[in-house]
Amino acid sequence: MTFDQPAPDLACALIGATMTVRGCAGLITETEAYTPDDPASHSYPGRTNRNASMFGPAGHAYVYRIYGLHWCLNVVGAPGHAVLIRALEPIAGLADMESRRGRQPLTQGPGMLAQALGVTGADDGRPFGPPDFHITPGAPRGIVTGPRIGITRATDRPWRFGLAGSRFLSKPFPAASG
DNA sequence: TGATGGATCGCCT
DNA sequence: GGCGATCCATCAG
Repeated sequence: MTFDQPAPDLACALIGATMTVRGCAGLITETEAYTPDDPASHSYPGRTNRNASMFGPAGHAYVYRIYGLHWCLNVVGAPGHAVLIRALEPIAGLADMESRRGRQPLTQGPGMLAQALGVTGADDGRPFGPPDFHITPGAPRGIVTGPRIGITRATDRPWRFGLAGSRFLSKPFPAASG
């Protein structure tokens, strides 16, 4: 998998890939793209201490805290580009995920999946690579697109990507296209 | 030095 | 369908 590419391209490529984190694995079903010239992106104001990982090597993790209580996991692409992992279809380590989450659903939302996988700020900047923290490409899949969720800027950019027909999405897509 | 917003989730009605 | 929880990097002065 080539990580060093613009976020929208990487976000598309990650749909259908398998993510493994310390024994827990899932099929990536939903992503969002964030670029340096995107007002909704953390990299938009330039490099800071908080978003340093977004400007680091491709194929590393960018993990940040949102609303003071949830963690969100991103995959870094080209410098200043990142892809938010929003949902997974659980494949392995279900018992671990359930014990960490304590409720259903397990991985249908960025905060949920970070909790289920045990991802925290301690994983910020960690490189993806086998065996404990890695991503393996999947077969090409049908992809749907739509506007991103929960942002207040640049809401017109159709940079939310989903696995067509998947039941494991944080929210339905407005229309099946793309 | 102090105020504020945010790529969310879970509980309430 | 609506709102409270909870923290720190950023921005203004």
